[in-house]
Amino acid sequence: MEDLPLLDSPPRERADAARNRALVLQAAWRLYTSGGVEALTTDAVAQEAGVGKGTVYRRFRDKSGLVAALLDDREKELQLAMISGPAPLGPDGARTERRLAFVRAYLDYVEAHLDLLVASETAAPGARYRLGVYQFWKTHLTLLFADAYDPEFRAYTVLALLDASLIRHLRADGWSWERIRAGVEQEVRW
Amino acid sequence: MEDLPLLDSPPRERADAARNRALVLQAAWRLYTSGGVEALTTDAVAQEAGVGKGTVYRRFRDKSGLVAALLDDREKELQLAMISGPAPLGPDGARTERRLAFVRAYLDYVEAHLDLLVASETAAPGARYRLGVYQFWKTHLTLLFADAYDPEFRAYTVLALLDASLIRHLRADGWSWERIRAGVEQEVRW
DNA sequence: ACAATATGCGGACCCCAGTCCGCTTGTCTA
DNA sequence: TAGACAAGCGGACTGGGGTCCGCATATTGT
Repeated sequence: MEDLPLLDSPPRERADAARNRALVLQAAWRLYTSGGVEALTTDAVAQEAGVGKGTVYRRFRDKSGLVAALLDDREKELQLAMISGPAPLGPDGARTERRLAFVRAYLDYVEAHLDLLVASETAAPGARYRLGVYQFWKTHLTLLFADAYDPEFRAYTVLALLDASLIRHLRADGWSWERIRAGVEQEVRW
Repeated sequence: MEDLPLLDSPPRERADAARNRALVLQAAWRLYTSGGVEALTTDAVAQEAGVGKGTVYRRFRDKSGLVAALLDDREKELQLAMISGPAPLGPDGARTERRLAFVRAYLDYVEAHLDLLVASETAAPGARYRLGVYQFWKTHLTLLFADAYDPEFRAYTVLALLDASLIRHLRADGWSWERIRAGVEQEVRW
């Protein structure tokens, strides 16, 4: 008989590994705040952190993973608010209200971190869909569209509108945040 | 007084330039049919065409331009059908019908050329929106949504759903073309 | 025919993401 | 405390997109 743990938690990270993860994140953040996304090359991050490039990749898999990690804290707040926060975002609200609250909150988040989001979504082709957080939003939107014809497809529709590249394009094209917001809300209403 | 032509047509392409454009396109097509998108590196294309790499870039601006040029003929057919073809796609149809006909036709097109479309849309960040053809579809969809609250935004919504990367992700996730089709049609109905 | 000039050409070069692999070091067990 | 071994480490290396610039040639006016 095999010896399968029912839930095998991933083996704890070694101490040096954890230290390096922190070093890399701090270095990346420093580079980003001083030079913008332009400055966020993997070589530069590794050098600034004083570690080898391989270490960066071992800890964060690829560049989108690294950038996503930079955004993680902020994103966690939003996720938490949705799972267990107060209405209208949290689980006590009505579905339509929760959908509206979600897109508003998410657009605020996009507004605050547009360039990092673009970087994390376009680092590799299809990177966006691989991000764990994408699954999270998809699942929750699917639930909030439970009444629709194909709830999962509706979830994808909304996420497609919240794509950072698209929004950056609209912004560059002169669209106001208000107009974008109104459009997305429309999609989610009813 | 300046000597301004009212509409300055772009100066005609030099003979050698035109020849090279054709050589490059043929070479690219050959590589693609024999080795798939994998084989479409700009170095390989240049070598196969017997021209320098600079020439490829001069003629097609960047890789997404080159790939878009490969798709151009097929895309032109669709465009033509929309501008001057018979109903339901052509200008004589009712708007809702035309929208439905458009998304059906476009999805057929995507189905036939998914990998090339992904390549052309993801070659550079934001490449998709820069493609001339994107403007074309956006303009026409905007007209077909003339009754909506923000027609242009609706156009963007539909195009976001027709994004090749998204569709490839759905396909890889096990979605049938039927299901995708139904979802997009729903978005366009009414 | 012949300059004069703009357009085009080639390919060496740069940058950056991501891989590979021989060496090091933390951790676990006895 | 020591030995065994997985995990981690660094940085040279690869592959591909895109740029640059000195040289070549098609085109146009005389």
